[in-house]
Amino acid sequence: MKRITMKDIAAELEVSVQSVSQALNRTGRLGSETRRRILNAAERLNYRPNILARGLRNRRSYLLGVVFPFLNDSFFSRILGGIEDSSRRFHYDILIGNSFIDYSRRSDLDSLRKAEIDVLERMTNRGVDGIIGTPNPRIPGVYEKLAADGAVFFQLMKRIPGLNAGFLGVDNVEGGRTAVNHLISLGHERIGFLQTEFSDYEEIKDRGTGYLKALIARGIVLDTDRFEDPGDLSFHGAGSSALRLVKRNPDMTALFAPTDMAALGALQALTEAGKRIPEELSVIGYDDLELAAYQVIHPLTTVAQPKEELGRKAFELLQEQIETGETRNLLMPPKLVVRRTTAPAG
Amino acid sequence: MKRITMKDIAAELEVSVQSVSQALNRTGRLGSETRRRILNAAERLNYRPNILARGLRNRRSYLLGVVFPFLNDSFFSRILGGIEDSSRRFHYDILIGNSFIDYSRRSDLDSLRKAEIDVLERMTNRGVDGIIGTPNPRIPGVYEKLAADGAVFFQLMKRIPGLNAGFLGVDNVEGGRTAVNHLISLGHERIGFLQTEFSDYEEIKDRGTGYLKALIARGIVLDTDRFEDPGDLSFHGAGSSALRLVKRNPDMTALFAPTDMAALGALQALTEAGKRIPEELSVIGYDDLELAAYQVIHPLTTVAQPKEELGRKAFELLQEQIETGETRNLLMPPKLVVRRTTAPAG
DNA sequence: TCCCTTTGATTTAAGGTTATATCAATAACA
DNA sequence: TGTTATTGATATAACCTTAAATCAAAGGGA
Repeated sequence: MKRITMKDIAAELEVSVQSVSQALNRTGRLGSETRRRILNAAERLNYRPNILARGLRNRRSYLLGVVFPFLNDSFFSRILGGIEDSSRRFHYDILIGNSFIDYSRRSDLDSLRKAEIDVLERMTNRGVDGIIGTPNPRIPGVYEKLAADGAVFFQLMKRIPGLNAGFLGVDNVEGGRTAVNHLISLGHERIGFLQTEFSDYEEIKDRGTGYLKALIARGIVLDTDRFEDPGDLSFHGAGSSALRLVKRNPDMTALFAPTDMAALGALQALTEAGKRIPEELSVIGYDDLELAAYQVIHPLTTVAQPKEELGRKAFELLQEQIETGETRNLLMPPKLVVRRTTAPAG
Repeated sequence: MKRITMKDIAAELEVSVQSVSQALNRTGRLGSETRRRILNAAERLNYRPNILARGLRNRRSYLLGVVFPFLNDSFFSRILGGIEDSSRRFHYDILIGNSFIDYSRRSDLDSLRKAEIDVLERMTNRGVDGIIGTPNPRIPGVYEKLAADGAVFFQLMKRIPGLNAGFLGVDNVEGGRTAVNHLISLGHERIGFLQTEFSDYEEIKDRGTGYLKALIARGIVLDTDRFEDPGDLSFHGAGSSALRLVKRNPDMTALFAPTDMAALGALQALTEAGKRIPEELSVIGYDDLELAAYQVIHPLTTVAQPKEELGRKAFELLQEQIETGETRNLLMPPKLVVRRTTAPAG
């Protein structure tokens, strides 16, 4: 029950293999009668092209690599869904891999670098035309040599400074601004912010910048040092941070958590401590995970990142980069999603 | 900056390409000195094997296809993470695709069938050694011909009756029993169940069977028809169902929702209606999604499916099937996760 | 010395596809 | 009628790797 190849069709009809190829690809010049016979036979014998062989010959695989820090993460899996959605239309297939970026910064860089290089190598060895990935900025010098391996690289969400590769992300400064503007428009002025303790966590830093800018733009004078608490932003870490913050600032009426997970942690700790949300304290998150939408009691107001859209767009830009060699940088706008954890200031 | 091939190494050292192959693969018999020189040169020139070519020649691609109904789903993405985890160790790469199973049964079967066949064909055209997938039982005759295309198929979570392919799932009857036993052990007797309205939704039916069996085993006599409500099990659908159920059975003290999403919907509708959870009513879900764990007020008691574990095991079984041709069927046990939505019966 | 075995390497062929060159036959032109 | 295009098809070679066959030289035994 072996697979039918062009050779089989050629033998069946007593024509050359080349004629079969021409008929199937509509290249060259072949008599319409011959073409018809070949196409018929291909159909009848259930011929399927061998994409391996085609890729080998054409030096073009129509294969894409997608490398994310985690695969089992609802955020990245939504993006992946978007990439798959577009790539399918253009007959690209997707090879996946994960690079284990460790946000907690606990694991050693050498093994992370090795893992990351390994994924990329496996992909280039398969002849991918391009790779979409979220690189780890703490490990430079990994993606630079991808070009030498014949693959085009496109950075999604995170970027390596100076790397000659397109980039698509979300405007985090704008997102921070959006979140805080929403709070301000509800009458809040004393707004806390859950800062990251890690200096290289660019996204969070940017959201913090947006927070500051929004306050300044509305002429709100705040001792922001006092209203920012640097913590680890995990569910539990954020809970402790939030508690510290309200204790330190009893007059605080709103809190901006730069990730939904942090917002949920804060929510948990705060309600446990007796705070009524949103009556006594408004909370806004960032990401718009399912977790935010499907909170039973506290559907979370948050800033959404257009996940599927990011995936689709990333594919487009990568494809453009493959075809033309031109790299583009793009930021998509975040979007406010108002649910039930924010309310007018009392 | 073209990629280095064996030919380049051979030319560099003035040996035959075959010798290079032998040195790299440790096959044949090659002088240790020659081997050393070749290995050195390969290292120095940064040689990387072309897996396309190797696959073409060996008729073994070390490529796996993974086909899920959705990619952007936290449940399946966790399983995918598990598959990736094992497959990496054995030097398999993963091609992904989604088959768009529509649980709401609204879309027409013909286009679903076409989509499903299309994914599988793209994968077999790439020469995958095997495919792990969650087939759509409503579309028979799709996976049967995979074997003819040279790929081994392994069914995960859902199975097509009579298909000669291995299967790995979770014991849903046991899971239903586990959930209900937990409630019974807390003293509950009048326990409701959110039944599915779709007759072919096997998993849910099985969980319902477990529910029944657990009741019977403990000698609890219940007019189960009255305590089951067939609905659509979406967040909102489940909410309505739950409301109907408590209205119909005012003495009901516990509710088993066969998915976390349904449990959350029920929770939402019930608390909105003024029910205190778990004091007045215990609720237990199924799946152990992140959504269950990270509920701020109501971390959900639920029955966990070992997602990463399922992925890892599925890979193992598929690999076994590829190597030996033997198919195996396995059910993994579910696990109770007690959180805060269940409490002793008042 | 002659034959046989072992060792170390090379040659051939194949996997499936396609770009390029080539060839034969027919049609077009003067 | 002889020359040149045009049309329809085939032959060749290449993409990169590897299994199997082959070959040459050296070593071993009589």
